[in-house]
Amino acid sequence: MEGEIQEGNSLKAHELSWALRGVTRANAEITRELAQRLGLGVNDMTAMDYLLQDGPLGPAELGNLLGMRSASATALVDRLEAMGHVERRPHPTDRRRLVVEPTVHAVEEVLGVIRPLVAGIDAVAEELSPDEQRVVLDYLSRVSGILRNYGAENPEQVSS
Amino acid sequence: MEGEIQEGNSLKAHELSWALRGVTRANAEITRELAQRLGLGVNDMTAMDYLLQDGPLGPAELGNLLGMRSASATALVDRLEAMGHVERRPHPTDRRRLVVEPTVHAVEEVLGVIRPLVAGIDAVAEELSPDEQRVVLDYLSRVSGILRNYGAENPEQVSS
DNA sequence: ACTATATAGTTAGATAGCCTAACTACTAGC
DNA sequence: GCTAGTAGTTAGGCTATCTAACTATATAGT
Repeated sequence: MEGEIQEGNSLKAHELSWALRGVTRANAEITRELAQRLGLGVNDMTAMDYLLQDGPLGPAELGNLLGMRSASATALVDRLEAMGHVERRPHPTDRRRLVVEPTVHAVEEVLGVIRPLVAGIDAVAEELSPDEQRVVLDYLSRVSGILRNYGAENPEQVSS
Repeated sequence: MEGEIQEGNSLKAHELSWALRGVTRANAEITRELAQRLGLGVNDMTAMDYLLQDGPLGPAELGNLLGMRSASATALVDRLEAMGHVERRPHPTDRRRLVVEPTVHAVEEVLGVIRPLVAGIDAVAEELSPDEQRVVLDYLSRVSGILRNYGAENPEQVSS
């Protein structure tokens, strides 16, 4: 079946996909753990992360990122607001919209917890040579592309 | 602040961490999508994935991987069993335990959906030269290590 | 061998988070 | 100005998780 020449590569390739799996898995675990540590649900934690990393968003926008309905996003923002983690502010131009902004306190608290992680991951990247960085970046971009395209290319396909 | 020599590297390093973030994010999205496509909840979908990739597990073991209590794992296996996706079988040596095994039908159905993704990701890895594979594998392993160590190194730390 | 403790799994009841449906307020296109 | 679409909210229902309590089996201490 497998040619001898390919075998070395294929084994390593599979090993590599397995390692990627390990990363996504560890990421899910650490997200649960951080959420618990901050007294939040996983989605609430992820929402805070999005707000911190991707700038201010509206409730529905946030819910969309998390794959939930706008009603659930309202409830999510309610929870975060009740805990003092975010504030609802009016959108500068569109009077329908709101902007959900993390409070200073929340930024400190959440960043304080995830900073060591981010720093550690950045450090790994910085230890690489520019060429190596290019290789890894290319790999990650391609993988992202595949994951993102799959949803678009195989739409619904409900069954029969 | 940043030295000119560092700057090129650092920018790319940050870009790289960002790309990694993109992968984990896309992974979460695709998991939601695949779960919905198979008529499962996200955790139920993930459980099926674990069962397929990591061999047969007991309910509590499965629940542990998913970060839930054994009672919830019982309910999860109940759901999967009711849908005909898994079967409870007695553990060969320990009479307390069960082994949750995916049914043939479920293996086909789930693998049928995730196979293109796995193939695509494997293909990306296979396009790399052995040296490049080594670089990426090393990167992913280090990142995994950081994520996994964080939970162990910063245990609980409830507050004050 | 006997007892005590720990582990795997289940049940019952409570809670939290998400859903759908319906609604208000606002924007944008014709 | 009317019409259709979008952002956000409320109300009510449902589902997945939780905690607590329990059974059955395994393991460790004496």
